[in-house]
Amino acid sequence: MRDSELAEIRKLPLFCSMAEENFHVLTHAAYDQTFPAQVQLIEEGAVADFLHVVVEGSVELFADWQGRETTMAVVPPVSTFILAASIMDAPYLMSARTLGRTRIILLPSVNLRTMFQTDPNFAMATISELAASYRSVVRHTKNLKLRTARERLAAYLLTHATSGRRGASFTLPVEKRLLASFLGVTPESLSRLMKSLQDFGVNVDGQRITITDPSALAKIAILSPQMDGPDSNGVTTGIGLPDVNLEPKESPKYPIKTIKEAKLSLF
Amino acid sequence: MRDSELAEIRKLPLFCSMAEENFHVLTHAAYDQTFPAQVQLIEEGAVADFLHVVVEGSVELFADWQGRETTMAVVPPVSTFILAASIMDAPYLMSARTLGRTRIILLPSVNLRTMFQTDPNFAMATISELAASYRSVVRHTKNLKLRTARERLAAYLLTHATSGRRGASFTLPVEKRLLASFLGVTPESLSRLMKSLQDFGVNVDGQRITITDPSALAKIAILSPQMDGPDSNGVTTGIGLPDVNLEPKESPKYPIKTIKEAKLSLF
DNA sequence: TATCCGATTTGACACAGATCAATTTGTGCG
DNA sequence: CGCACAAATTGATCTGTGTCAAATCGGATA
Repeated sequence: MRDSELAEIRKLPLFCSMAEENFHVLTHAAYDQTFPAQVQLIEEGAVADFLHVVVEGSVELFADWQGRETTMAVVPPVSTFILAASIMDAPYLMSARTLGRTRIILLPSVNLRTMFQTDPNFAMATISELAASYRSVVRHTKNLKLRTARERLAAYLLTHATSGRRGASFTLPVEKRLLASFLGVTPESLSRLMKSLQDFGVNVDGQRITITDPSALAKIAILSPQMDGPDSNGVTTGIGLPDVNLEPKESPKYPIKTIKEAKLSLF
Repeated sequence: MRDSELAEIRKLPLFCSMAEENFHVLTHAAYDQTFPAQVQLIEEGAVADFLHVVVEGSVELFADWQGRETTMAVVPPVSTFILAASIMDAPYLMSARTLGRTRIILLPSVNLRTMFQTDPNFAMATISELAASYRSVVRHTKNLKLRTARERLAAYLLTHATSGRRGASFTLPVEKRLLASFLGVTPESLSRLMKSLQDFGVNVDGQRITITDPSALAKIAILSPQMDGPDSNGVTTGIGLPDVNLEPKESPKYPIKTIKEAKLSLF
């Protein structure tokens, strides 16, 4: 394993506060593997022998039942996934597959569990991570139960458009079919919903989304800190999709109201 | 606070492994309050100053947005709720109200957080509790995304009918409107769904449910350990409803196939 | 550059569940 | 014992979203 990667992992909230020596113990027993695209890393139901860390590429967490399948999250680098299963030495609740060429560090679960006893800081970091993950899923569940599909899409676009500091144009971090599945709709529906939001200040050009009128969108997707986050602390490991790529166009095609203005009225 | 209650709380997975002295520290600063029915204990968005423990009665956790409301869980005695928010000193993501006369113990969050540093066993118990809670919500989310309303109801009935040791008759642990909301449907829909399951070996008489043909029901709601649990460990604090009251009738009105037989083919 | 294959879009249609309104049932309380 | 009110049911109707099928679009490869 390269030092540069170790350094990246070390910076994660889960590991940054633990003793250097303990970090070495943990990573010494680790495996480093690179996979091509569309490789299934984890089969739901299998026992969680490893905590996974994505260092390059990204991983889709999904679940299936009776031939149906749904995307639960997309994990970007550098972050961990399936922490809860590793800790409990329990079967995975979700399957995982690579999206594109992906590099994964595997930390044996058994080392993890002994480390709680050894390093109080690590235990504390784990608690924070799990609490944040839990809250993230609760938010997602509220989203699914309280909002219609269109409202979920509007909320998604609005939160991500405003997650960066300025600029109303960004590219979706994942394919639309994944976004659709994450939001709990079919790709066909997502396509139609996108179109229906054009009347509310959303311009779609392939993967590129431009929010021309955030305040119009905010009327559909009234954001709430309890549903749309973020949590004060910066843990990102919960259920969700990677942050969008904020790339304000040099010369915007469409009239753009300031995001700042819209942001003020969001919550 | 009465000793008998303290003893009950002490038995909870979260507290049973910590040092006696530390448990005293934690509970010494605690408040003990009794509320009538339908009192809102927690307003979503408020800061989580206390960890709550239900010792008598029960509490509904719910969320609302734009005039819509949904039941997230019903917490039976004796168990804790909103652990994650307390730990993170973050705003509650869910509101809470009493169902019937309810007695609550309030443990100051700040004591909780210092206790992690002091008592490694308590830190470890917290980790387990959070991991289990996380997995519980993930299951619920899968349930919502992968199953239709009818399948969710069938799965619910089947899981709870078989959670006890034998007997296919039980009373619902909560009002039907709460069950409906938890399952993500309107009360009207739940009523119709119940009726539609009569053709599949479900008999409804008010709060009393009798499963006359588990195998027929199992064809609709194919259970999966990754969605319907339970987790190997016995933590129950996650998102869900209280266990049903299993009360086999003395002389069953309806022909009942053995549950044992059905159980074998469930997973 | 031409080709191929999956992602996306579009259209027609079906259906699960919601909504609204009206009873009926059940239940706690005076 | 019976009133009062909420829970539950039933019916009629509406609508959001899924399904199926058929184009397009777009990006990777030869």
